[in-house]
Amino acid sequence: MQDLKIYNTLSGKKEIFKPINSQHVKMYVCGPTVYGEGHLGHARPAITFDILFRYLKYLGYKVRYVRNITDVGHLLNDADDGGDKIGEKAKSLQLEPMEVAHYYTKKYHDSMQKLNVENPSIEPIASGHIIEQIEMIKKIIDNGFGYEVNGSVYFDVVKYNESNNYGILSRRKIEDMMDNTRELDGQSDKKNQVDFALWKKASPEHIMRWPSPWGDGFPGWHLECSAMSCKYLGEEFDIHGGGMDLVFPHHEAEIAQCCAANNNKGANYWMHNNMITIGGQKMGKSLGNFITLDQFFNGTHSKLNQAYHPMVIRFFLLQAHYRSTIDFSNDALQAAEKGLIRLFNAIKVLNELIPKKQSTIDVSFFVSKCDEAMNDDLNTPIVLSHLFELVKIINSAKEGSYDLKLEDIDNLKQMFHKYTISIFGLHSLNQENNTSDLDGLMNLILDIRNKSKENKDWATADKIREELNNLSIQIKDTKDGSQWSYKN
RNA sequence: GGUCGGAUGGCCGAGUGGCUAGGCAGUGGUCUGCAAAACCAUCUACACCGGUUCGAAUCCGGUUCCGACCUCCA
Repeated sequence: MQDLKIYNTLSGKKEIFKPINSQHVKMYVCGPTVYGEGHLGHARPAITFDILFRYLKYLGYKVRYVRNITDVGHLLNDADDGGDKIGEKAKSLQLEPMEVAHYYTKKYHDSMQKLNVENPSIEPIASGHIIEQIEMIKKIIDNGFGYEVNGSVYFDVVKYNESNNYGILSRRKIEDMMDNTRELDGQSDKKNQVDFALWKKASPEHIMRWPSPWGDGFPGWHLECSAMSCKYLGEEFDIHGGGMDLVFPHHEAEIAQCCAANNNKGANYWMHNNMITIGGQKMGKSLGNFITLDQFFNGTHSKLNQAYHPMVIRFFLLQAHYRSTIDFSNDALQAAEKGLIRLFNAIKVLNELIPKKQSTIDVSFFVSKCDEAMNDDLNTPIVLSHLFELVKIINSAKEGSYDLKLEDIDNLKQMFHKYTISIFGLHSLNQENNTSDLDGLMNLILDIRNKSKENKDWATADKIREELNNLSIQIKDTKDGSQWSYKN
């Protein structure tokens, strides 16, 4: 077995993955802020790290995967009058903030289930860990890296940087940041503009608030992940993941908080998925290309020509490497849909293949190529390209231009199952369960149609085929007789 | 403005010095009552300008364009 290599943002290089404990992997991924509909930006990290979660388990590790839900309303901007997203939404809908959070958490879970994203081992909620966050702030203050001003607590980045490296992850220099940060209305309590809030005093109209040693307020933007990863994974753990947009300031701040509180940087490997674009543009509400996951699944958005099955979204994401940007368009998704159908058709063909005495192709070559690609920083598009080469071989074997012996067919079955089902978490667009009743029915229909064909009653034969087609059942007339399958 | 990343054929997307990634679409063929599927063949590439090299999509320099972050963000 080759080593798994993953790209570590901390070092800027691919590194051989070695967990702290040789049997167990501890992994934390930043989850959604639940104040709005789930969108593609939520799907990508969820799927990227779902693949990693599944693969690590496949490799035999016990994995504790923690992915948080952020339901604490953080400020919209740095000014003191700011509302927060969840609070604002709650006000506008006249709901309790917790109702808003709960509603969108449920929707997020529904979408994740449709995308066949496995549940993490623990899904901690930020508002349920206020105590842990307060305790962490106390430690940071005790260690001299936090200061209180007017009921708020800030992280002293400049002081921290004297003994640590603020910028270790994002490769920023504190001097540049000091130069670049513009003055914000002069009202700030911060010693330096680069400082960030650990605890924020709640203004009277701020709904989400908790008591603390510094008065009523709410925790800072970056603290929850540090507090919760520390609680469930310990002061040092293996992998921390999230979107690239989180590298700075969120993850940089997390490292600083962990070092300041525990004198330990937290995660050893930092992994970041790249962003998505829609039609070449950044997805954004102002650009009119903000498409929710539900809209993709239902096809209810003016930019979409059709509905896209969650598996198509998942498959499409896997056709690009997680560290590349990926562009969504109708053309690209339709291509992915066809590719996915082709892949699963080949698996069906494989299951029906008649073994030959000898193989005329070296199957093990492809097996090792796939493993190699997967171990090379989860290069899923390369794995898929090898699988598609095998799709051609499998189809050819059916036509007789290649031979496959029993052992190789079994190897292929195992390999396709391993990658498509176990690791990639894909399934066929129409789950063909419980088809035994239908089989009898379909055999009857095909029998009638074949009679028509024998009588050269093409009109009836075509009508049956067409009507079934409308029901998403496809007839294929082959040399060996007529076959049926779900169209998708 | 600062920091970082990217630009590959009709579309998506791998690849990082010489050897066709792959998917979808197109074209021709095989098969078929017709169709679909499948198979075979085939077409369209490496943003631009220089440089290094026997050889550059790949390395170096410059240019243009795009994006991310710097402010909540996946």
